[in-house]
Amino acid sequence: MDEIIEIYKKQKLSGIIRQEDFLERVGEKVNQMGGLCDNRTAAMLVAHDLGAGDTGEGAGNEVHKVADIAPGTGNVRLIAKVMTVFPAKEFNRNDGTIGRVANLIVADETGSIRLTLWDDKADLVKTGDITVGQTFQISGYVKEGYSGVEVNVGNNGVLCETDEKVEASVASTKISDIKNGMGDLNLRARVLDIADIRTFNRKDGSTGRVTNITVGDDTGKIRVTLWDEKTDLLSGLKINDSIEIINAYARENNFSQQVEVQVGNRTIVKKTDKEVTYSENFTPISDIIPGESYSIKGSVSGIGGRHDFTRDDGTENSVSNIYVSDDTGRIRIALWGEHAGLIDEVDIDTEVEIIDAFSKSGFNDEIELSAGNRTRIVVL
DNA sequence: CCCCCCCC
Repeated sequence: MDEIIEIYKKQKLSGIIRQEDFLERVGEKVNQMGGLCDNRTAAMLVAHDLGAGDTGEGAGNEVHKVADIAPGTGNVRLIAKVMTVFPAKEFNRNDGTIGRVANLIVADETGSIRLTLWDDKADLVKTGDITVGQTFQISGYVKEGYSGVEVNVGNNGVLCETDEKVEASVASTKISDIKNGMGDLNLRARVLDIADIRTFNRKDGSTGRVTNITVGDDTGKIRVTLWDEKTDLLSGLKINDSIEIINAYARENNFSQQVEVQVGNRTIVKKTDKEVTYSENFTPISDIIPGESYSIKGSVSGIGGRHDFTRDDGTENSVSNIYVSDDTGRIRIALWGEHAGLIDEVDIDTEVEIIDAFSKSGFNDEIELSAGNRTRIVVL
Protein backbone atom coordinates (compact mmCIF):
# COMPACT_ATOMS: atom_id res chain seq x y z
CA MET A 1 0.00 0.00 0.00
CA ASP A 2 2.92 2.30 0.76
CA GLU A 3 4.03 2.31 -2.84
CA ILE A 4 0.58 3.35 -4.01
CA ILE A 5 0.69 6.31 -1.67
CA GLU A 6 4.15 7.06 -2.95
CA ILE A 7 2.78 7.14 -6.48
CA TYR A 8 -0.09 9.32 -5.29
CA LYS A 9 2.43 11.81 -3.96
CA LYS A 10 4.92 11.54 -6.79
CA GLN A 11 2.24 12.10 -9.40
CA LYS A 12 0.98 15.14 -7.46
CA LEU A 13 -2.58 13.80 -7.44
CA SER A 14 -3.68 15.56 -4.26
CA GLY A 15 -5.13 18.40 -6.29
CA ILE A 16 -7.13 15.95 -8.41
CA ILE A 17 -8.38 13.25 -6.07
CA ARG A 18 -8.45 12.43 -2.35
CA GLN A 19 -5.93 9.81 -1.28
CA GLU A 20 -8.60 7.37 -0.06
CA ASP A 21 -10.54 7.68 -3.33
CA PHE A 22 -7.34 7.05 -5.24
CA LEU A 23 -6.69 3.87 -3.23
CA GLU A 24 -10.23 2.72 -3.91
CA ARG A 25 -9.87 3.28 -7.63
CA VAL A 26 -6.60 1.38 -7.64
CA GLY A 27 -8.37 -1.54 -5.95
CA GLU A 28 -11.11 -1.43 -8.60
CA LYS A 29 -8.51 -1.37 -11.36
CA VAL A 30 -6.78 -4.44 -9.96
CA ASN A 31 -10.09 -6.34 -9.90
CA GLN A 32 -10.99 -5.11 -13.34
CA MET A 33 -7.74 -6.44 -14.75
CA GLY A 34 -8.35 -9.88 -13.32
CA GLY A 35 -5.05 -10.01 -11.51
CA LEU A 36 -2.98 -9.16 -14.53
CA CYS A 37 -1.93 -5.85 -12.97
CA ASP A 38 -0.14 -5.56 -9.67
CA ASN A 39 -0.99 -2.68 -7.33
CA ARG A 40 1.79 -0.55 -8.61
CA THR A 41 0.85 -0.96 -12.26
CA ALA A 42 -2.80 -0.33 -11.47
CA ALA A 43 -1.85 2.84 -9.57
CA MET A 44 0.09 4.04 -12.58
CA LEU A 45 -2.88 3.41 -14.82
CA VAL A 46 -5.32 5.17 -12.50
CA ALA A 47 -2.93 8.09 -12.30
CA HIS A 48 -2.86 8.13 -16.05
CA ASP A 49 -6.66 7.95 -16.27
CA LEU A 50 -6.74 10.98 -14.01
CA GLY A 51 -4.55 12.88 -16.39
CA ALA A 52 -1.31 12.78 -14.45
CA GLY A 53 1.56 13.69 -16.67
CA ASP A 54 4.11 11.21 -15.47
CA THR A 55 2.76 7.70 -15.64
CA GLY A 56 4.82 4.64 -16.26
CA GLU A 57 8.38 5.54 -17.02
CA GLY A 58 7.51 9.20 -17.17
CA ALA A 59 6.36 8.71 -20.70
CA GLY A 60 3.76 11.44 -20.69
CA ASN A 61 0.28 10.94 -22.01
CA GLU A 62 1.06 10.67 -25.66
CA VAL A 63 0.50 7.22 -27.05
CA HIS A 64 3.24 6.40 -29.48
CA LYS A 65 2.76 4.42 -32.63
CA VAL A 66 5.22 1.59 -33.17
CA ALA A 67 6.48 3.12 -36.39
CA ASP A 68 7.50 6.31 -34.54
CA ILE A 69 9.69 4.53 -32.03
CA ALA A 70 13.36 5.17 -32.75
CA PRO A 71 16.56 4.59 -30.74
CA GLY A 72 16.45 8.06 -29.12
CA THR A 73 12.75 8.08 -28.25
CA GLY A 74 13.33 7.57 -24.50
CA ASN A 75 10.23 6.57 -22.57
CA VAL A 76 7.16 5.56 -24.52
CA ARG A 77 3.59 4.55 -24.04
CA LEU A 78 1.99 2.37 -26.66
CA ILE A 79 -1.03 0.17 -27.14
CA ALA A 80 -0.21 -2.95 -29.07
CA LYS A 81 -1.21 -6.52 -29.68
CA VAL A 82 0.96 -9.52 -28.80
CA MET A 83 2.08 -11.31 -31.95
CA THR A 84 4.79 -13.60 -30.59
CA VAL A 85 5.75 -14.72 -27.11
CA PHE A 86 9.27 -16.04 -26.57
CA PRO A 87 9.98 -18.22 -23.54
CA ALA A 88 11.15 -16.48 -20.36
CA LYS A 89 14.73 -17.07 -19.26
CA GLU A 90 16.46 -16.80 -15.93
CA PHE A 91 19.92 -15.42 -15.32
CA ASN A 92 22.17 -14.74 -12.34
CA ARG A 93 22.78 -11.16 -11.34
CA ASN A 94 26.10 -10.06 -9.86
CA ASP A 95 24.36 -9.48 -6.54
CA GLY A 96 23.37 -13.14 -6.40
CA THR A 97 19.69 -12.64 -7.22
CA ILE A 98 18.03 -14.43 -10.09
CA GLY A 99 16.84 -12.14 -12.87
CA ARG A 100 14.14 -13.05 -15.35
CA VAL A 101 13.80 -11.80 -18.89
CA ALA A 102 11.34 -12.50 -21.67
CA ASN A 103 10.69 -11.13 -25.12
CA LEU A 104 7.50 -10.40 -26.99
CA ILE A 105 6.83 -9.08 -30.44
CA VAL A 106 3.91 -6.66 -30.32
CA ALA A 107 2.28 -4.74 -33.13
CA ASP A 108 -0.11 -1.90 -33.81
CA GLU A 109 -1.42 -0.73 -37.18
CA THR A 110 1.92 0.90 -38.00
CA GLY A 111 4.22 -2.06 -37.46
CA SER A 112 5.78 -4.42 -34.95
CA ILE A 113 8.45 -4.08 -32.28
CA ARG A 114 10.22 -6.25 -29.74
CA LEU A 115 9.43 -5.84 -26.05
CA THR A 116 11.90 -6.99 -23.43
CA LEU A 117 10.21 -7.75 -20.11
CA TRP A 118 12.19 -7.93 -16.89
CA ASP A 119 11.59 -9.79 -13.63
CA ASP A 120 7.93 -9.49 -12.48
CA LYS A 121 6.88 -8.57 -15.99
CA ALA A 122 8.78 -11.53 -17.43
CA ASP A 123 7.04 -13.79 -14.92
CA LEU A 124 3.72 -12.99 -16.63
CA VAL A 125 5.06 -14.89 -19.64
CA LYS A 126 6.06 -17.85 -17.50
CA THR A 127 2.65 -18.03 -15.80
CA GLY A 128 0.89 -17.92 -19.17
CA ASP A 129 -0.78 -14.58 -18.42
CA ILE A 130 0.57 -13.17 -21.64
CA THR A 131 -0.50 -14.94 -24.79
CA VAL A 132 -0.64 -14.21 -28.48
CA GLY A 133 -3.63 -12.06 -29.44
CA GLN A 134 -3.93 -10.03 -26.22
CA THR A 135 -3.70 -6.25 -26.39
CA PHE A 136 -1.72 -4.33 -23.80
CA GLN A 137 -1.12 -0.81 -22.62
CA ILE A 138 2.62 -0.66 -22.46
CA SER A 139 4.92 1.84 -20.91
CA GLY A 140 8.66 1.36 -21.07
CA TYR A 141 11.92 2.76 -22.29
CA VAL A 142 13.40 2.47 -25.72
CA LYS A 143 16.74 0.81 -26.13
CA GLU A 144 18.87 -0.38 -28.98
CA GLY A 145 18.85 -4.12 -28.41
CA TYR A 146 20.63 -7.11 -29.84
CA SER A 147 18.43 -7.12 -32.91
CA GLY A 148 17.31 -3.52 -33.31
CA VAL A 149 15.13 -1.08 -31.43
CA GLU A 150 13.14 -2.56 -28.56
CA VAL A 151 11.01 -1.36 -25.67
CA ASN A 152 12.14 -2.48 -22.22
CA VAL A 153 9.49 -2.94 -19.57
CA GLY A 154 10.91 -3.32 -16.10
CA ASN A 155 9.76 -2.60 -12.56
CA ASN A 156 8.76 0.95 -13.37
CA GLY A 157 7.09 0.02 -16.61
CA VAL A 158 3.47 -0.74 -17.25
CA LEU A 159 2.05 -3.78 -18.94
CA CYS A 160 -1.67 -4.03 -18.60
CA GLU A 161 -4.29 -5.74 -20.70
CA THR A 162 -6.85 -3.52 -22.40
CA ASP A 163 -10.05 -4.07 -24.35
CA GLU A 164 -9.01 -1.55 -26.92
CA LYS A 165 -9.10 -2.91 -30.47
CA VAL A 166 -5.80 -2.78 -32.26
CA GLU A 167 -5.33 -3.60 -35.92
CA ALA A 168 -1.98 -5.35 -35.94
CA SER A 169 0.33 -5.08 -38.87
CA VAL A 170 3.54 -7.06 -38.79
CA ALA A 171 5.78 -5.65 -41.44
CA SER A 172 7.27 -8.46 -43.41
CA THR A 173 10.37 -7.95 -45.44
CA LYS A 174 10.34 -8.83 -49.10
CA ILE A 175 13.04 -11.32 -50.01
CA SER A 176 14.69 -8.95 -52.50
CA ASP A 177 15.09 -6.37 -49.69
CA ILE A 178 16.99 -8.72 -47.36
CA LYS A 179 20.48 -7.40 -46.65
CA ASN A 180 23.41 -8.89 -44.79
CA GLY A 181 23.27 -8.12 -41.07
CA MET A 182 19.52 -7.53 -40.77
CA GLY A 183 17.92 -8.66 -37.50
CA ASP A 184 14.31 -9.12 -36.33
CA LEU A 185 13.50 -10.19 -39.83
CA ASN A 186 9.93 -11.28 -40.57
CA LEU A 187 9.16 -13.05 -43.81
CA ARG A 188 6.13 -14.54 -45.49
CA ALA A 189 7.28 -17.03 -48.05
CA ARG A 190 6.57 -20.25 -49.88
CA VAL A 191 8.64 -23.37 -49.32
CA LEU A 192 10.35 -24.26 -52.60
CA ASP A 193 12.82 -26.90 -51.53
CA ILE A 194 13.72 -28.87 -48.43
CA ALA A 195 17.16 -30.42 -47.92
CA ASP A 196 18.22 -33.34 -45.75
CA ILE A 197 19.38 -32.75 -42.19
CA ARG A 198 23.17 -32.93 -41.86
CA THR A 199 25.15 -33.48 -38.69
CA PHE A 200 28.57 -32.03 -38.05
CA ASN A 201 31.10 -31.77 -35.22
CA ARG A 202 31.87 -28.46 -33.61
CA LYS A 203 35.33 -27.45 -32.44
CA ASP A 204 34.18 -27.98 -28.85
CA GLY A 205 33.42 -31.63 -29.67
CA SER A 206 29.62 -31.28 -29.61
CA THR A 207 27.50 -32.48 -32.49
CA GLY A 208 25.45 -29.96 -34.44
CA ARG A 209 22.60 -30.40 -36.86
CA VAL A 210 21.90 -28.16 -39.80
CA THR A 211 19.54 -28.10 -42.72
CA ASN A 212 18.26 -25.72 -45.35
CA ILE A 213 15.04 -24.84 -47.02
CA THR A 214 14.68 -22.57 -50.00
CA VAL A 215 11.80 -20.11 -49.77
CA GLY A 216 10.40 -17.62 -52.25
CA ASP A 217 7.98 -14.71 -52.49
CA ASP A 218 6.92 -12.43 -55.34
CA THR A 219 10.34 -10.72 -55.29
CA GLY A 220 12.73 -13.66 -55.28
CA LYS A 221 14.01 -16.63 -53.35
CA ILE A 222 16.52 -17.18 -50.59
CA ARG A 223 18.20 -20.00 -48.74
CA VAL A 224 17.14 -20.45 -45.12
CA THR A 225 19.43 -22.24 -42.68
CA LEU A 226 18.03 -24.00 -39.63
CA TRP A 227 20.31 -25.01 -36.78
CA ASP A 228 20.18 -27.75 -34.16
CA GLU A 229 16.73 -28.25 -32.60
CA LYS A 230 15.21 -25.99 -35.25
CA THR A 231 15.92 -28.72 -37.79
CA ASP A 232 12.99 -30.59 -36.16
CA LEU A 233 10.69 -28.08 -37.86
CA LEU A 234 11.26 -29.87 -41.17
CA SER A 235 8.96 -32.70 -40.20
CA GLY A 236 6.04 -30.27 -40.23
CA LEU A 237 6.89 -28.65 -43.55
CA LYS A 238 6.38 -29.65 -47.13
CA ILE A 239 7.10 -28.09 -50.48
CA ASN A 240 4.59 -25.36 -51.45
CA ASP A 241 3.58 -24.64 -47.86
CA SER A 242 3.24 -20.94 -47.12
CA ILE A 243 5.10 -20.03 -43.96
CA GLU A 244 5.90 -17.10 -41.71
CA ILE A 245 9.40 -16.78 -40.36
CA ILE A 246 9.45 -14.42 -37.40
CA ASN A 247 12.52 -12.88 -35.88
CA ALA A 248 15.16 -14.39 -38.08
CA TYR A 249 18.38 -12.68 -39.08
CA ALA A 250 20.32 -12.41 -42.31
CA ARG A 251 23.98 -13.28 -42.69
CA GLU A 252 26.26 -13.74 -45.62
CA ASN A 253 27.39 -17.32 -46.03
CA ASN A 254 31.20 -17.41 -46.04
CA PHE A 255 31.24 -20.23 -48.50
CA SER A 256 28.70 -19.11 -51.08
CA GLN A 257 29.00 -15.35 -50.48
CA GLN A 258 25.22 -15.29 -50.65
CA VAL A 259 23.02 -13.75 -47.98
CA GLU A 260 20.97 -16.38 -46.15
CA VAL A 261 18.23 -16.24 -43.57
CA GLN A 262 19.27 -17.83 -40.29
CA VAL A 263 16.72 -19.56 -38.07
CA GLY A 264 18.20 -19.47 -34.57
CA ASN A 265 16.67 -20.34 -31.22
CA ARG A 266 14.77 -17.05 -31.05
CA THR A 267 13.17 -17.56 -34.45
CA ILE A 268 9.67 -18.86 -34.99
CA VAL A 269 8.63 -20.69 -38.14
CA LYS A 270 4.95 -21.40 -38.64
CA LYS A 271 2.60 -22.27 -41.43
CA THR A 272 0.10 -19.70 -42.60
CA ASP A 273 -3.18 -19.98 -44.50
CA LYS A 274 -2.37 -16.84 -46.44
CA GLU A 275 -0.88 -18.32 -49.54
CA VAL A 276 2.33 -16.76 -50.82
CA THR A 277 2.92 -17.06 -54.52
CA TYR A 278 6.24 -17.58 -56.17
CA SER A 279 7.03 -17.92 -59.81
CA GLU A 280 10.34 -19.38 -60.83
CA ASN A 281 12.52 -17.32 -63.10
CA PHE A 282 13.54 -19.72 -65.88
CA THR A 283 16.55 -18.70 -67.95
CA PRO A 284 16.57 -19.37 -71.71
CA ILE A 285 19.21 -22.07 -72.26
CA SER A 286 21.15 -19.89 -74.71
CA ASP A 287 21.66 -17.21 -71.99
CA ILE A 288 23.52 -19.54 -69.63
CA ILE A 289 27.10 -18.61 -68.82
CA PRO A 290 29.48 -20.62 -66.59
CA GLY A 291 29.71 -20.10 -62.85
CA GLU A 292 26.12 -19.26 -61.95
CA SER A 293 23.07 -20.99 -60.58
CA TYR A 294 20.16 -21.30 -62.99
CA SER A 295 16.71 -22.72 -63.39
CA ILE A 296 15.65 -23.96 -66.79
CA LYS A 297 12.51 -25.46 -68.24
CA GLY A 298 12.40 -27.59 -71.37
CA SER A 299 11.92 -31.01 -72.84
CA VAL A 300 14.26 -33.96 -72.58
CA SER A 301 16.16 -34.31 -75.86
CA GLY A 302 18.73 -36.91 -74.91
CA ILE A 303 19.23 -39.54 -72.21
CA GLY A 304 22.63 -40.95 -71.27
CA GLY A 305 23.66 -43.90 -69.13
CA ARG A 306 24.36 -44.08 -65.46
CA HIS A 307 27.91 -44.17 -64.18
CA ASP A 308 28.90 -45.23 -60.66
CA PHE A 309 32.32 -44.02 -59.58
CA THR A 310 34.62 -43.55 -56.58
CA ARG A 311 35.81 -40.06 -55.74
CA ASP A 312 39.45 -39.28 -54.87
CA ASP A 313 38.46 -39.25 -51.19
CA GLY A 314 37.12 -42.80 -51.49
CA THR A 315 33.41 -41.96 -51.35
CA GLU A 316 31.04 -43.54 -53.84
CA ASN A 317 28.72 -41.59 -56.10
CA SER A 318 26.71 -41.91 -59.27
CA VAL A 319 26.07 -39.65 -62.19
CA SER A 320 23.90 -39.79 -65.26
CA ASN A 321 23.24 -37.29 -68.00
CA ILE A 322 20.28 -35.93 -69.87
CA TYR A 323 19.99 -33.22 -72.47
CA VAL A 324 17.26 -30.62 -72.19
CA SER A 325 16.11 -28.32 -74.99
CA ASP A 326 14.02 -25.18 -75.05
CA ASP A 327 13.24 -22.67 -77.85
CA THR A 328 16.72 -21.19 -77.58
CA GLY A 329 19.09 -24.12 -77.26
CA ARG A 330 20.11 -27.47 -75.82
CA ILE A 331 22.22 -28.24 -72.76
CA ARG A 332 23.61 -31.28 -71.00
CA ILE A 333 22.60 -31.78 -67.39
CA ALA A 334 24.84 -33.89 -65.15
CA LEU A 335 22.58 -35.59 -62.59
CA TRP A 336 24.53 -36.32 -59.42
CA GLY A 337 23.74 -38.72 -56.60
CA GLU A 338 20.03 -39.13 -56.00
CA HIS A 339 19.23 -37.27 -59.19
CA ALA A 340 21.00 -39.92 -61.30
CA GLY A 341 17.86 -42.08 -61.21
CA LEU A 342 15.93 -39.45 -63.17
CA ILE A 343 16.95 -41.19 -66.40
CA ASP A 344 14.54 -44.01 -65.51
CA GLU A 345 11.62 -41.59 -65.01
CA VAL A 346 11.80 -39.59 -68.21
CA ASP A 347 11.54 -40.26 -71.93
CA ILE A 348 12.46 -38.12 -74.90
CA ASP A 349 10.11 -35.08 -74.97
CA THR A 350 9.24 -35.30 -71.26
CA GLU A 351 8.87 -31.74 -69.93
CA VAL A 352 11.14 -31.02 -66.98
CA GLU A 353 12.11 -28.13 -64.74
CA ILE A 354 15.68 -28.11 -63.46
CA ILE A 355 15.73 -25.64 -60.58
CA ASP A 356 18.92 -24.18 -59.09
CA ALA A 357 21.52 -26.09 -61.04
CA PHE A 358 25.08 -24.83 -61.28
CA SER A 359 26.59 -24.03 -64.66
CA LYS A 360 30.15 -24.72 -65.62
CA SER A 361 32.31 -25.35 -68.59
CA GLY A 362 32.52 -29.10 -68.78
CA PHE A 363 33.54 -31.87 -71.13
CA ASN A 364 34.78 -30.53 -74.50
CA ASP A 365 34.47 -26.99 -73.09
CA GLU A 366 30.74 -27.14 -73.54
CA ILE A 367 28.58 -25.43 -70.95
CA GLU A 368 26.71 -27.91 -68.76
CA LEU A 369 24.54 -27.79 -65.70
CA SER A 370 25.28 -29.74 -62.54
CA ALA A 371 22.20 -30.95 -60.74
CA GLY A 372 23.46 -31.66 -57.22
CA ASN A 373 21.88 -31.75 -53.79
CA ARG A 374 20.87 -28.11 -54.03
CA THR A 375 18.96 -28.74 -57.22
CA ARG A 376 15.29 -29.58 -57.45
CA ILE A 377 13.95 -31.39 -60.48
CA VAL A 378 10.27 -31.40 -61.41
CA VAL A 379 8.98 -33.86 -64.00
CA LEU A 380 5.86 -32.38 -65.60
C1' DC B 1 28.51 -23.35 -36.45
C1' DC B 2 27.52 -26.82 -42.50
C1' DC B 3 27.93 -27.47 -47.71
C1' DC B 4 32.76 -26.89 -51.08
C1' DC B 5 29.52 -27.90 -57.82
C1' DC B 6 32.03 -34.07 -58.00
C1' DC B 7 32.23 -38.80 -63.93
C1' DC B 8 33.67 -39.84 -69.00
